[in-house]
Amino acid sequence: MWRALAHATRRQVLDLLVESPRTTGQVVAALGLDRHVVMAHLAVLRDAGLVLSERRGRVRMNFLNAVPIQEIHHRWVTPASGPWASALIAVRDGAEALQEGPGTPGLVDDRRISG
Amino acid sequence: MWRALAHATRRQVLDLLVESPRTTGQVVAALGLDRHVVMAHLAVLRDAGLVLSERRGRVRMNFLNAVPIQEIHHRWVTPASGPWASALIAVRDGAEALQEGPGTPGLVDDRRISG
DNA sequence: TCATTACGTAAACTATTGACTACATATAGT
DNA sequence: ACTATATGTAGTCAATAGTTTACGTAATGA
Repeated sequence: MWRALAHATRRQVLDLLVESPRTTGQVVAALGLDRHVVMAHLAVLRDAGLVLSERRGRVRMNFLNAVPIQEIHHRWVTPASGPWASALIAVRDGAEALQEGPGTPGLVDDRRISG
Repeated sequence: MWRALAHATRRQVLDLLVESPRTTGQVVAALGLDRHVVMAHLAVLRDAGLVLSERRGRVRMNFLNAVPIQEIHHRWVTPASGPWASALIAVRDGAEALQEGPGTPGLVDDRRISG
């Protein structure tokens, strides 16, 4: 799934499909890319479980499957407590440097980075 | 950044760093992988802005930077409204099939998939 | 300053991806 | 049955990514 999300074109496809299901041809038209390229990306998305598709007559309708996205939730959001939760909350509160903690350098102090 | 998250080892590194900052050597020891492999992954994470690091004497301390992760949040988690929000809420409510909507097939009806 | 420890750089090699080309199949409508 | 439309499959190729190997640099402490 992460691999599937690693390509900008595939994220674009997801953005199209989250709006409404589309046939492969419609996705091709919307992106203005070669049909085979789009088909390959759709295949990756299907393998990742992010897209469900179904042949209907001579077209194939592609649906978004948001379920796998929940994994992102459960990794970073749901754990109401846990390291990720605090790290993300720290960011939200503009306290990115929190993690360095006491005894950890601020930014410039003495001489930190050798060179 | 997406590319950086696409590799399981790099996600493992992030899981280590979210817990606490570590030196490169500590990450290597924790993962039990070749030092160069870990260094390469750390370089990718640094380029993606997910890890900040700083040389201290003869070690290099690596810190998690959760800021970029917020991008994912703002795209899929936070969006109080918008297509992604409804898709994800549909999932939460166990209504994954919602999207197919009326006029769209259930699962088996007449004959959908030719073969 | 010398040995040890810890990180850095570069080259070589392999595997995986992504894009392109050519050919093939299946359905809708006439 | 025939044609146009829409999708499917296979093969090639360049680019990228990941790993391994070899050599190099810098700091700690005796």
